[in-house]
Amino acid sequence: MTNSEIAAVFEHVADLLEFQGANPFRVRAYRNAARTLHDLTESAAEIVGDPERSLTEVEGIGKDLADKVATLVQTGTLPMLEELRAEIPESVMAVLRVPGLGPKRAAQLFHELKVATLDQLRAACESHQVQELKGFGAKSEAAILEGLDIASEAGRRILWIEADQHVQEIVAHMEGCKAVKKIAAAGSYRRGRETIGDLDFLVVTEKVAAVMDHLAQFAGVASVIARGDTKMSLRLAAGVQVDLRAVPAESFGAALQYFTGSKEHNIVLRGRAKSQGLKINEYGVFRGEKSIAGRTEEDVYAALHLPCFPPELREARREFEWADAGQLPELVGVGDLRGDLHMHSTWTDGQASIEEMAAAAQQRGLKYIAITDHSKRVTMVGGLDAKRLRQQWAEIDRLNPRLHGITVLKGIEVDILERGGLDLPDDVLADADWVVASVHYGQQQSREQITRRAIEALENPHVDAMAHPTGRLLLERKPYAIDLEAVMRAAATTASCWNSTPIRHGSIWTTWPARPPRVLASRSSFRPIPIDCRV
DNA sequence: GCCGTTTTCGGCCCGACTGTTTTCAGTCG
Repeated sequence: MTNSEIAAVFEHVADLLEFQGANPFRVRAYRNAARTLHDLTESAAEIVGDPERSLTEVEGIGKDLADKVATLVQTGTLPMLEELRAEIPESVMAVLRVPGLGPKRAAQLFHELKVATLDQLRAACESHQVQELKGFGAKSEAAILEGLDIASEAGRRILWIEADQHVQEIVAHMEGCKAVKKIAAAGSYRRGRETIGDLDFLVVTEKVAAVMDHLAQFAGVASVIARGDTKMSLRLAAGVQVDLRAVPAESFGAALQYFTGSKEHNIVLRGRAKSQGLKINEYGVFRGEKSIAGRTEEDVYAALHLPCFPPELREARREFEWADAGQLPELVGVGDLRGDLHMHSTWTDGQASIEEMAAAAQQRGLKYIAITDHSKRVTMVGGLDAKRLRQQWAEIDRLNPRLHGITVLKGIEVDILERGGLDLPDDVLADADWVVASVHYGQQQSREQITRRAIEALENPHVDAMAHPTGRLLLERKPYAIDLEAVMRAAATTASCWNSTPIRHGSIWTTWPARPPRVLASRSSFRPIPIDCRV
């Protein structure tokens, strides 16, 4: 059983326990363990099988959870989970996803009205049974009905690049409001997560009402969810929730820290503050009643004797451990890129010759590029067969001696065929410097079928990377965790495919986004930032 | 359920907002 599978079981247990109204700290223990196991670089099953070792050496896993992991590894099931499942129907979990319904109220609906599905919930609201319950009222009932309509949209995560478009538009709109002294986007967007759940904005203003009025007038707004003295939540027509928080200038740094998160990072931070006799909230760091920091993030972290973590590291994984050791990793930025490993030329659907590509890449500071035109299966752009590919490589061999300071690698974006297998024979691929495999056809197949094709392709020793159907790369199965150069290569590949929308830079056709993410990887993690699969 | 200890229990982050209350619980981030 893999770490991810064990983590999924613990997450499920946590959901069910929460619904049962279990001790919230017990629920958190399961969620923490799930996250820890998911991120663990070693196999939990192997640790269980090693008589010299114990899973309790992993932070957040005590005797009880270690035993449960052992049970899962040995039997494939967990009696506790089965018992919980027997008590609570699976469909109840969907009720928890309705905005405004948490475990307590969902459990109340289940026990008092036998609401176990979204359809039953709707019926109970429409027959006005819900407003009769203690703690509920007419407004709650109406809110649930509204929540049911957006239950499928709410909770959906969007890609960073989509979030970025909303952020740019909203910031531009808000900058048109005179009352806004300062505005910043926080949350998982600022942390550079691959996917974003909602958008968080902070503003410094002396006229909160005017700022909220202005935001409500943003063209993309569908509805206002809540509006108080300092906080406003609304939903865009695109389905994304936007939270706005107004803070005084002297609290801006504390608020930025707080709303950048992650939640888990903040929990650790608050615990540390507490152990130092301090209190930290979105208004500042306090010793007793006295504020000792808050205007900038640097001040806030410094007050806790911590470095100002780059937002990308604030996930409560290992950043505190690194900071304590004085070894906070340097992050790999776009300026660190030394190569681009996914490029097309006029040999297929590119818009510039190989020589032009090399010159432009060099101008941008790159040391190497790989030309990876399509293979023959992509007939509509004149994909290359073995003969033409070798002709292209001969051209590259003639070009390289004339270049100074940049190397052109001989590559190919080889197609993964509908029936499985690759579009070019192994002996051809063996002569390439860099092979990217891609699925272009047969995308109507089931996810399992496509995954099987992809995995089979990755098992081909000549394949170096894989482009996802959406243009993104799957890198996990490759041994990139070896050296910095490999990370650079992986990061370069990731960046060049960050956005599937081709953008022209001068005469050069590349897949670079207009605004590449600021950070691509952590130098010390020796891995590209994880691909987030929750979309 | 984990963890650390002035070490086997007691604490585990903190505040805003809403709706239903009449002082607060639930939800959310």
